[in-house]
Amino acid sequence: MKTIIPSVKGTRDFYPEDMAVRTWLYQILRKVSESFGYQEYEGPVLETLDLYAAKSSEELVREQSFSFTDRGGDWITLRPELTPTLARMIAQRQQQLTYPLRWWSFGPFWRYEKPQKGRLREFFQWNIDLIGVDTPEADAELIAIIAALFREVGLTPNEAVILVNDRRLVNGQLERLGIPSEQRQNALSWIDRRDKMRPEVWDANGLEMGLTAEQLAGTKAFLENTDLWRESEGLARVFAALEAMGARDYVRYDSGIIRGLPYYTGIVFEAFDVSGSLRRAILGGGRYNNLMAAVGGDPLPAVGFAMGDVVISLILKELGRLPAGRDASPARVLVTVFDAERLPVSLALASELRRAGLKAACYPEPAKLPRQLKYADRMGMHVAVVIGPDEAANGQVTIKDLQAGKQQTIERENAAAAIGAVLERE
RNA sequence: GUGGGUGUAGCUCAAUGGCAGAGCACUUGACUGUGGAUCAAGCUGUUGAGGGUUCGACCCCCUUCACCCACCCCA
Repeated sequence: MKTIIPSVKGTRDFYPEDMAVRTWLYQILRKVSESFGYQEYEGPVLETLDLYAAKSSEELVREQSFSFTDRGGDWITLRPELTPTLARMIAQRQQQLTYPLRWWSFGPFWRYEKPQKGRLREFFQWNIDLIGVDTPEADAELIAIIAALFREVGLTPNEAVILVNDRRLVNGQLERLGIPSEQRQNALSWIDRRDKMRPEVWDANGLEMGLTAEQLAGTKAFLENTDLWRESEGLARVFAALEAMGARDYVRYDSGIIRGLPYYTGIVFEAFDVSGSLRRAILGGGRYNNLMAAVGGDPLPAVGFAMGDVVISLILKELGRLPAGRDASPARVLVTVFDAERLPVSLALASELRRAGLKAACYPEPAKLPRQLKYADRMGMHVAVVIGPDEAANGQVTIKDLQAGKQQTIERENAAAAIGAVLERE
């Protein structure tokens, strides 16, 4: 067996059928983003480690970044997320931009994780952000975009759900229980982990953290109060706006949604698939009003989210919602080559068809006709053209409809029109 | 970083410690100017790698590598 040098762990080779999925997803993301008026942008994939040091979660930078020193001795990182780059780009032109900013992007990111289902080391991510407004209606717009995406890929409210919470609401409750502010960040991540732990272990951790039994009971009480969102004017307005935008059916209040990144300041949300064979967030985001100032700009409110390509693709694949025929040739027409003598005739005809606007491939060498037809069939082409001695002698070509299995011999100058008519019928 | 699972033909997978197999795919032919369907024949192996136990190892033991799954974290 030949030894093939393996790919880098956690990366994917995009064969044509895989690339077709990525491109399909990209086109849907573009359609959804643009339908809400968002502009596409992109940043470098290489950034200084400094950009992430203060703003991202410590673990993300220390444990999960691909970092190296360049030849000049500077620390460089393959970007693990886009938001710090976005913040810098805006800070650099803060006075020149027209607000509110609506920006989106889709590109590759790297995190040094142990690969597993839904999590790779190289992945593509959709980022979309609304910057310069601090209103619940702006928060709702991002959630409505998620709902629009789900509709576009065919995920119903029974299949996908968007869980929403607000850190201000949680912090207010913790404060009400007398939990000091220096303990609240730990408390947030403790609450974030609740659904992953056994109840008694979670209780014990809370007490270890320094909570009193009353504070623990109080925390459990407000977490289990499904109507708590009514005490938050922001969440109430978010839900009202979603109702108005026709996106409310995808959205639920969930007191346990906190999110790991420390820069979130208000609303936070995550989307999951309900069928639940994969218990991983499809996407996550929230409001981060302090980040712009943290990278050296003036304070500027922002809300946004990121969605990786891996989980959504897995879910759509399991549901059979990915596009069909992804390994097909883009060409609809194959011009066959009868023999070496007639190869130039076939090359010329294929060129004519292309100039007439058809996607046409010419078989690249003389071969047995069955082989060439089989190739056209396997590649998902719809029409095969044959020019043999008989046709050539009469200035004709034979065009075969591979779907119907019928063929006709016609004047050569009518070939493009006749092929167009065959393709039109399908 | 921790724990579990799996590595056998191009692919998906079989094989009580006793001759390494099947399906699919591929090649050829039935069909010398016509694909898909059918039939026939044929091709395909360092059983991940290295060592050990044994008369004999795909199978048992040790080491190692790769991949998958879970934890951690997160898109």
